[in-house]
Amino acid sequence: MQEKYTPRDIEQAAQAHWQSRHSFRAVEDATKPKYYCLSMFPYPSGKLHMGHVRNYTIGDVLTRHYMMRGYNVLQPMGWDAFGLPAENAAIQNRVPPAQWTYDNIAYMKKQLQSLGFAIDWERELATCKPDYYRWNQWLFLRMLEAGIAYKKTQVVNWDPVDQTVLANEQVIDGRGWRTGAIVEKREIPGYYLGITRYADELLAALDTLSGWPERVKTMQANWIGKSHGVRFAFPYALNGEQELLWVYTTRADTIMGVTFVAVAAEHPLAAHAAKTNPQVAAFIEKCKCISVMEADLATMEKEGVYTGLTVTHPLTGEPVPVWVGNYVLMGYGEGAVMAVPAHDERDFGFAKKYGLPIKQSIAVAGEKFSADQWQEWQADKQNGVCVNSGKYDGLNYQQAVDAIAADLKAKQLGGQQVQFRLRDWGISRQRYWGCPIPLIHCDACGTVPVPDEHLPVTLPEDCVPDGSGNPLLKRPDFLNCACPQCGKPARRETDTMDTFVDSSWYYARYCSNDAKAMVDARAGYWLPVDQYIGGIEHAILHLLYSRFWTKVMRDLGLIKTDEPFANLLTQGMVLNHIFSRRTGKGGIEYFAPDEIELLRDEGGHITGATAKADRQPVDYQGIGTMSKSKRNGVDPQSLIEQYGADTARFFMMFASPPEQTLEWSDSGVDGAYRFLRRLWTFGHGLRSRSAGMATSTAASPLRREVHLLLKQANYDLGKMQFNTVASAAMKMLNALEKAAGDPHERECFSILLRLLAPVTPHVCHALWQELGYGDDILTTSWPEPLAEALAQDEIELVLQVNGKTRGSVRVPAEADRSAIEAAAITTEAAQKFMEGKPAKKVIVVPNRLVNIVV
RNA sequence: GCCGGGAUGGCGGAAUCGGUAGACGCAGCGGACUCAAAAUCCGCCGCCGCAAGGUGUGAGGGUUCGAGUCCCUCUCCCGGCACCA
Repeated sequence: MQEKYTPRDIEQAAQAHWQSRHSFRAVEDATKPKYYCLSMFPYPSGKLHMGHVRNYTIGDVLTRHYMMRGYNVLQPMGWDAFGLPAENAAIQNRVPPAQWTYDNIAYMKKQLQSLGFAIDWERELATCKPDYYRWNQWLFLRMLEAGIAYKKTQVVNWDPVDQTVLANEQVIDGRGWRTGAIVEKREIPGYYLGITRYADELLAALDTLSGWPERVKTMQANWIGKSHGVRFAFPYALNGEQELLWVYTTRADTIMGVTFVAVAAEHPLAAHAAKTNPQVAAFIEKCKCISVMEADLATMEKEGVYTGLTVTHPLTGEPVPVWVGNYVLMGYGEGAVMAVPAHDERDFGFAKKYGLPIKQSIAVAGEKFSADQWQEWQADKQNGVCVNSGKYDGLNYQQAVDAIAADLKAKQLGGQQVQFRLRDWGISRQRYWGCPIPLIHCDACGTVPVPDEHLPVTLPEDCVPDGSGNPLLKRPDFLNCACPQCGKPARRETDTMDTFVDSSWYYARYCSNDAKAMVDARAGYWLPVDQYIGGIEHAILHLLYSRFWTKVMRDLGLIKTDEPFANLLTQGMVLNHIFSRRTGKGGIEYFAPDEIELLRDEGGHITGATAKADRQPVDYQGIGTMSKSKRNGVDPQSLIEQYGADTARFFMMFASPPEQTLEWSDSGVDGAYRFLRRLWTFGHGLRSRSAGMATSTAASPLRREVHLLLKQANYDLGKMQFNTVASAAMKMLNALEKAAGDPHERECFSILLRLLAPVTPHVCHALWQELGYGDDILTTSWPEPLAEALAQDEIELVLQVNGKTRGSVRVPAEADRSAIEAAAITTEAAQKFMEGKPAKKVIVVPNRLVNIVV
C-alpha cells in the first residue's frame, strides 16, 4: 500500500475494477426492490461544466447508496443531442453538426467516466440517432391519428437569431430562452400538440406529486393557469345579420356594471372597424409595433380608441360601445372583455382617461363608493353583494354568478366555462439539426403521413449549414420522394421537431432499447423514475412536456404510469466570484478568479482585489452563476487532473445542501483534498497497526461516538442532506485520529468507509481492499448503528435554572424523575443560581435537560 | 401586484419534536517542527468584559419553565408569474 494518497492511480484502479465486474449493469429482477435514479441528460456542448458535475454527483451518491442498501438500481446516461449550438458550430468551423456532436459526446463521455459515476453505459442513447428519433416520428403519427397533433397557421414567436419558431414556454421576458434575443411575432403554419387537452389532468395530478418541490408545482400550476368564469356574448347587427361578440369574465357578478366592451387590436371586430375608421386603423398599427418590442407591458399606458360600433347588453338590452384597448390580449380568452370600471382597476383607469361612465354594481358593507378614486374593496368578491342589478340585488358572488350564467344560458348567449392559460405546444422548427417531421406534401393528395414501414425518415448527417436557411431545402436526395398514396413525385416536410420532444420521453427509452417497439415490458419494471435530478430552469418547459408525453403514451397503451417522475430534486446553481474592470472605451472587462489576488485586512476580511498581471485594482461584483461571459467558470477537467474525482465530488457534496446554490471556493476544494489525504494516511497507519489485532466487544467512547454519528448520517441521507453526511464522515475521522489504538478502530473505520463510499467511491474502494475488509465495498451491506454500541451507563443532562443554561448534571441512565431532580438541585451550579430560593417547579426532558424554576 | 422560498459569526453552512445556537469546513490569530518557507501537527476563534458575567439567530411584539424553531406586525433579499379579464 502506498503511503501517499495518489488519486490518479487509486481512481484508475477502482474504475478498472468496476468495468471488469460490470458493476453498474442493471438487469430487471422482480425479486429485488428497484430504484430508478435519473439525472437530466446533458446537451453535448463540448465539455462538462460544474453544473453537470454537481448534478451527476448527486445522482451518483443516491445510486451507490441504494446499491449498498440492496436495491436493484438503474442509473443510465444519454445525450440530448439535437439542437442549435451544433448548427452554429457548423457555420463557424465548416464541420457537419453530426460530426461535431459525436466528437463532443466521445469527449464528455470520457469525462463522465473519469468522475467514476456508476452509470450503466450499455443503455446509453443519443437523441440524434435514427434508432431513437424514429420513435418521435412514430408517436407523432399516432398523435396525428388521434387528433392530438394538428396543423394550423397562427401568430407565433419568432427568434430572429436562431431563425426559428419558439413555443410560449420558450419565451422568457419577451426573449428567446436560448439566445436572449427579443422575440418577434410572425404568422407561420406549423404543427401543434394538444397539450391543452390534458390541462385539467396536468393540473390536478400535481397534487399527487408529493415528492416534488412545492415551488415547481406552483410554477406549473401558474403556467397552466386554470380559472373559472363565464363565457357569454354581446349580440350586434352586421350587414343585417345578427352576430355575437364573445367575452370571458371571472366576475360575471358585476355584469350589470358593464359600461363598455374592449377588444384586442388583433380582434376581427377591430379590423372590421378599421376599414371605415382611419383612427382605429392607425391605433391598430401602433399596437403592432409595440407588441413586437419586448416592452414593459405592465408599466405601459392604457390606451384605446372608440370603434364607432355598439353591441347589445345580453341581459339589459342596452347599447354598449365597443373600444379597442391595448391592454386586451388576443391570446387569452376571447380577445375581448366586458369592461366594468366600477369594479376592475384596469377598466377604471381606462374609463377615467376617456370619460366613460362608471356604474356601481356591487357594494361592501361599511364602504362608500366613489367614482373619483379607486379603492381596494371595489374588486372584493368575498364580501361584495350585488346592487343596482335588478333581480340580482343582494346576491353574493357565487349566487350571482350562478344566476347570471343560468339566465345567459336560457338566452343561448353563454354559460359557465373553465379557462386555461396554457396553449397548445407548437413543435415545428425551421432548423436542420433535429428530428424530421414524418410528412410528405403531394400536389394531388395533400399532406400525407409517412407510412410506419418507411420510418425512420433519416436526417442526412453530412449537411454543413451556412447560416442561410434550412440546408435540407438544398438536398434533393432528402427533399424529393414518391407520394406514399399516389406514387407521384412529392416533397418531404423540411421542418424538424422542437428538441424538447426528444427529451420528453428518453427516460422510458433507457428501460427498453428495443428495435421493434418504442418501449417494451421492461419499462413496466423500471417506471416511474424514482428520483429525478436536474436544474430548476426546467421547472416548466421540460418537466411539463414530459408529464404530457407520459400521459399520451399511457393513453396509447404504451406504458402504465400516469407520471414520469415520482420524486424530483432541483439542484442549485454553482456560483463563483465575479471580478471586472471598466475599460477606457466604457466597456467592461472580466477577470477569471485565478487571475486575481485578494487583499485582506489583519482580521482576514476581504478589502479589495487586484489583477495578478498588472497589480492594479479590479472591482468585485459579488457572486453569480458561472458563465463564459463573466469569465468566472471553473473547468472540471483541471480540477480532476489536479485533485482527482473524489475531491471534486466531496467538495460538491460538502459545500452546501443539494437544493441550494453552491459557492465555489478554491480553499474549500483544498480542504476536501486535505480530508481525503488524512483519510488515506489514517488507513495506511491502521493497516500496519491492526495486523493481528483482536476484536473487542468492550464499550468504548470511540465506538459510541461513531455509531451516534452514523445514526445521524443515516437520518440525513433520508433527507438527501449530503453536506451533513460529509460532515459526519469528517467528525468520524477526527474521532478516530484522537482515539488511535482503541480496540474498535477497525470496526469504526469500516463504518466510515462505507458511509463515505457513495461520495468518494474510489478512495473508499481502495482502502476497503487494502485493509482487507473485503474485495468490493460496493457489494457490502450498508452500516446500521448498533444499540449495544449506543448504550451507556451514565448520561449527561443540560442543567438550566429559570430557562438559562447553567451547566450540566450526570445521572445514571436508569435514574427516574425524582432522582434526576434531586441530583440537579444539589449541583453546585444549581445552588449558586437558585440563590437559596425553593424550587417552584422542575421540568425534566428525558435524555436532554433539567430546568429548575424558582 | 400575485405566488413560492429565504434572512443564523469574517465566509459556506449545522441545530430531527420548541430543549446547551454557531456542529463540520474555510478564512484568521498564536504556537511546535524548519536555516527559512511550504506541508504537517497542537491551541484559540459570535459580540461586550481582565474576570464573574452579560448579550446574541433581519426588526418589533406575543405564547411558553424554555423560541433560530410556534403566533401576530413589519423590513429587506432571492426565484417564478404578471394588463389572464
